[in-house]
Amino acid sequence: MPEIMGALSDPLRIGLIRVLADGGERGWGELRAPVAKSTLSHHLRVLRDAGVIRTRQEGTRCFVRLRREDLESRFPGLIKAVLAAADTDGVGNGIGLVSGA
Amino acid sequence: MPEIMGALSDPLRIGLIRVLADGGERGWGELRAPVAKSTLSHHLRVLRDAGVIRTRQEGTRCFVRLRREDLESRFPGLIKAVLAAADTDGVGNGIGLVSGA
DNA sequence: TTCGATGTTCGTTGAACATCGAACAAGCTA
DNA sequence: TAGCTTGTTCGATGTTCAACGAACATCGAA
Repeated sequence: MPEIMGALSDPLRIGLIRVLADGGERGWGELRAPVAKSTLSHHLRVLRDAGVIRTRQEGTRCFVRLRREDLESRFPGLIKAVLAAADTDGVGNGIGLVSGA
Repeated sequence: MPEIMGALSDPLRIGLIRVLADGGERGWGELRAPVAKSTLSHHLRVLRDAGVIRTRQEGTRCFVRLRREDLESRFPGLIKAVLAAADTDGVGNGIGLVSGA
């Protein structure tokens, strides 16, 4: 459980979670963050290892999804509170999708 | 805000927060953690800098209190979720008070 | 099979952090 | 004043972590 908190203690990862907050599946290449791809891969691994996201392979592509229900059952209310706080503070605003917003 | 999450990502600090969860004021010397006093002092400073606790000096003694209302207004629902999850997982069970659990 | 695209892994680097013991500062107490 | 208690600060040590570029693995397309 400190692992989860650690995963949520980085602005970039918070930004990724915000992008995935709607529960939809996103393509790896769709994600936009101001870091090298190896760094992005690292952060996605941290989130995956902490059980925050799930990745799915399809050919050479990779799709990412927030494990919202699993998180809700293991840490009730946590994700909601974190997302709300992140919205308020604008944490991870630099992270988004290719098409913008 | 990532600062808060970082502060909550250490089992010892989670344990301290659990001890202070009732909102009551506790003496420094009342706190029991399996670390050197310099280490404990360090963790309390991290919590203080993150705005999680407030410390009050009285002569040579120091009293600690959880800033629950402030946290609630800035990060609604967060502390509650964290405390619940910590209780469930038994995070920070090694931290307590002199007189015991 | 050769090429290009997509992510992952590797090796490194610099910063942050947890931990300890020792030294220190401040305030009671004898 | 001298000494004890309480907590902070300092310096050192080892670990973790974010970040990068380069190399690698894998798959689809030409």
